[in-house]
Amino acid sequence: MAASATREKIVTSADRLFYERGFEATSFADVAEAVGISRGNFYYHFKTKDQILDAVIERRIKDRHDMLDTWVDDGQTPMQCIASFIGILLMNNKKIRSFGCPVGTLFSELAKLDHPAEPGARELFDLFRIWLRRRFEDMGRTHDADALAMHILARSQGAATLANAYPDEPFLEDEVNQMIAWLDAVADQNAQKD
Amino acid sequence: MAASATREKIVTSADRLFYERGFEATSFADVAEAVGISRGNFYYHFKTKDQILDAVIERRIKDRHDMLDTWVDDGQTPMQCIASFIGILLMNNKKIRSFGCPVGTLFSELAKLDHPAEPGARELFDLFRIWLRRRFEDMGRTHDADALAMHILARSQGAATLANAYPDEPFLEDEVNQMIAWLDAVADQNAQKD
DNA sequence: CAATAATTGGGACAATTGTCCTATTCTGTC
DNA sequence: GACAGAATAGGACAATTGTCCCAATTATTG
Repeated sequence: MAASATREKIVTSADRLFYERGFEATSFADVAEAVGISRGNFYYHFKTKDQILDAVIERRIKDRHDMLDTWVDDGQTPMQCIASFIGILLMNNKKIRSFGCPVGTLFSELAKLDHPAEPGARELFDLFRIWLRRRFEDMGRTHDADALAMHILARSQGAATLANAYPDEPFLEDEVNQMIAWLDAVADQNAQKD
Repeated sequence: MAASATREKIVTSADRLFYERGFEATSFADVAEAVGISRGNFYYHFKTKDQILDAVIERRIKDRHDMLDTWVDDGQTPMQCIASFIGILLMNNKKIRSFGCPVGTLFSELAKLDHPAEPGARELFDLFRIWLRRRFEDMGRTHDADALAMHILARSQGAATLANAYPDEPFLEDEVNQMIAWLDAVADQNAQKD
């Protein structure tokens, strides 16, 4: 098989395992078994475990970047874009209830491990932060766009964490509704000023 | 030294290490070294690593329980109590910026590991949830006390996670102010109804 | 078809892990 | 001061870890 195809399969499996079990708790052998290749072959594609982590983070950044771009390219209004971001929580609610937020939980783990890839994980946060900031700016909130972006980012993180702790309760849906209501209120503030 | 004293020192060191490095990443040897005892002696007090984790969780529950009780016993109003809870974020802001929330990060890790102590970690959330619910009930919000408790819990978790991701920014303080403002608004809703 | 490069499988390597045992030292009581 | 039990130190144990090598196989090219 072409090396690039095998590499892609490794990254895909590692991405899933790092999310479901955590980076530290996932071994070289675990990923190799999930892909269906030998550990020796594995070494041919990735020399160290940290290299896999880097590739997984890169993949996640690309995936999220593409997703965010889609909404903008689809011609959604800035407010619809932000609502779509909030909607991620519902779209992935099953996984989030089981394993939390892929961005937040990875960052937390790497922060504790003092891992060199921590800045890479923070880039994932930055990606959403900057994109959200831009949407709020387009809504006319040039003065507090970043604060609003951080606020909605924090709310999402908190909702994901508690949804993970209480997966059987309809908490996530409630919190999403509150966030949408908050977004409406922000938009109303704008309307009054105009 | 008395066995109970050594045991306490072990739990204290393990508590700190599990918080700063994570449970999985902290080894038997790490804790023993931090306490200043041999691994053999360690085994005399705790037969398995999971037993240490159980003791750490028990300790955390007791500590938080005592802290919450203090505020109520001090004669604070329900609203002051909730404000004190929010104030934890500022009180521990240095640690939170470095390692996140001790409750949330531990739960996330154990959830990923599918660890038997996961319910114990959830108890920590329950402790805060039930205590907060009670305060909101005392404020007269009998109909939505639990939803309000979950909301403030989620906001705290999100604030801690992002403070961990952006430790050098004054985000945590901003978010705390917003949470206090939210609490004031909830109280105002009550006043209007009365 | 031959030869060269790309890809793979199987296993070796030292280090670390959680667990466990035993010999030794300390502590308190008669 | 002798003795019993509590407490400790040091190391053994198999299993697993990340890392690495090398021979065998596959794919590509002339």
